[in-house]
Amino acid sequence: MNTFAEENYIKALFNLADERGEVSVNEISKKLGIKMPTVNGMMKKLAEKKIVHYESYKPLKLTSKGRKLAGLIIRKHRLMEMYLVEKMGFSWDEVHEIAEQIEHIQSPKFFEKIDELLGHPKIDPHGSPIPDKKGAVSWLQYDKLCDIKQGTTVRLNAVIHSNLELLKYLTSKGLKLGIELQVIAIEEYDGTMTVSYNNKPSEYLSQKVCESLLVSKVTNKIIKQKDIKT
Amino acid sequence: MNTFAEENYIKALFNLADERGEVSVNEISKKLGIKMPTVNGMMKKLAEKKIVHYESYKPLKLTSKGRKLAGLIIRKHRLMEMYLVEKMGFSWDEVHEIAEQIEHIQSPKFFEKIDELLGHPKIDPHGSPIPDKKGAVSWLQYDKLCDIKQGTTVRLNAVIHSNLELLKYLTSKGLKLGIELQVIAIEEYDGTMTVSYNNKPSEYLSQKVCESLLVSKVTNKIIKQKDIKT
DNA sequence: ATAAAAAGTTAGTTTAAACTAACAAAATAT
DNA sequence: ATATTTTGTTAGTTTAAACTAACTTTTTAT
Repeated sequence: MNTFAEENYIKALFNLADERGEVSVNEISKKLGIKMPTVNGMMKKLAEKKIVHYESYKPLKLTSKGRKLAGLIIRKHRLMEMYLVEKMGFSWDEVHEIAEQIEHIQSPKFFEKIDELLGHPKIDPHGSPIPDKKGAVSWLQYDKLCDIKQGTTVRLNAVIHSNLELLKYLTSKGLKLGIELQVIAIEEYDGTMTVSYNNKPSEYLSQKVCESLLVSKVTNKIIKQKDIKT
Repeated sequence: MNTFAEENYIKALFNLADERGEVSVNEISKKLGIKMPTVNGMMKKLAEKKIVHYESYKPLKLTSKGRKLAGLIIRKHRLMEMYLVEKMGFSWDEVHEIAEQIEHIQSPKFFEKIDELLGHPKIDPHGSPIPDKKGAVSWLQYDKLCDIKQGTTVRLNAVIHSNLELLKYLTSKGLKLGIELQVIAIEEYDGTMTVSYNNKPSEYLSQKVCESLLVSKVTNKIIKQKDIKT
């Protein structure tokens, strides 16, 4: 079994991984608020346990064992977030802190029950995929709102990180998952987008916000008469 | 804030307290499976924090601050047990281990929500009182079944400790809280009781079991015709 | 191409919480 | 009343996980 500390490093390794799955000591240090030499020591320990590939001065990478462990921790986190929202009535900006603690609970029974009560959900309240029972994550290929062309209509599917302030801001703007947005204009200078949703004429979203929103293009399925079964 | 380790000592101090509220170093050592010198050191630390009264070679005793802290931890434990049974469908013999971990979660919001969803319960699934929001416990004065006289009818109100094996045994015997038992006979030699419940003619309960069951005498309220409001 | 900055590493220290060995006090039994 | 056993304490060790200071390697900028 791994300690809470170890689990937190494993999760950070997973969450900070780039396309190649690589992370630097420095990034982990900043993310966890732990000094670099401490991180370095822990990486050597996790390398001993065959959880990370470690070579001096090279980027860090989880082994397949490490990725699985990370997936299982994140599964517990996201299932719990979903449970807190769906069954207990918490809002999406309140659940991260609680799930951050409950993800370390050792009780397969408990999380299986949650999964069952929720009907085996595939995504959490922020639109992130819930890893399966083996720790495997099925990545969803969404686009960032900031990469969408003017004139397009998209559906908001997920937020890229569940930062408390971002979630509060989105809520205050009436933005939640599932909503449809039309990109009316994009300011070239700073990337601010003018969008329309909820029948509101126009709202402004800064580039910072647009980079955090994951969307998919809405195919305007025009239902033809002949396709409607009677 | 106190660490997990500290919280476990505080809880043990509370649970092992005799009528005077006193506990020995040895008892804590046995209960927690931690060697006496370690316990001794922790007691000095908790004394520094004004959580226990400590004097060399004297019994240990929680301060009022300590009792309050213990009450608040036990509140979290018992609320969680109740939630697991009432809202998640766990049985009374599965919840202790899970609650043992969740009692350390730091999130007033989370436990307030549980309390609310349960409708502010006063007892947990084993009949133990749930301390109030200030950590105060209202003790219920029940009798041990082993102290009941032959011929008496009692109601099973609580089990004295939520030991896994005991709970499984009781379940297998069809015994649960609220049930009424008639004490048919008491074997003088070993204290075995012959009891009747659930319309079963007679069941035997060992002294060991009878010492763990908390009951109250059933006042046979014979409802007279004149008392029934129409 | 070299100097400066950033990132990574090593060595040694600190704190919490466990341990063992050895000793002291209190309780129990003869 | 004294010897033995049990309980409590002290001193010193270990491990996990943090830290600082100092040094090395790699990256970036001039």
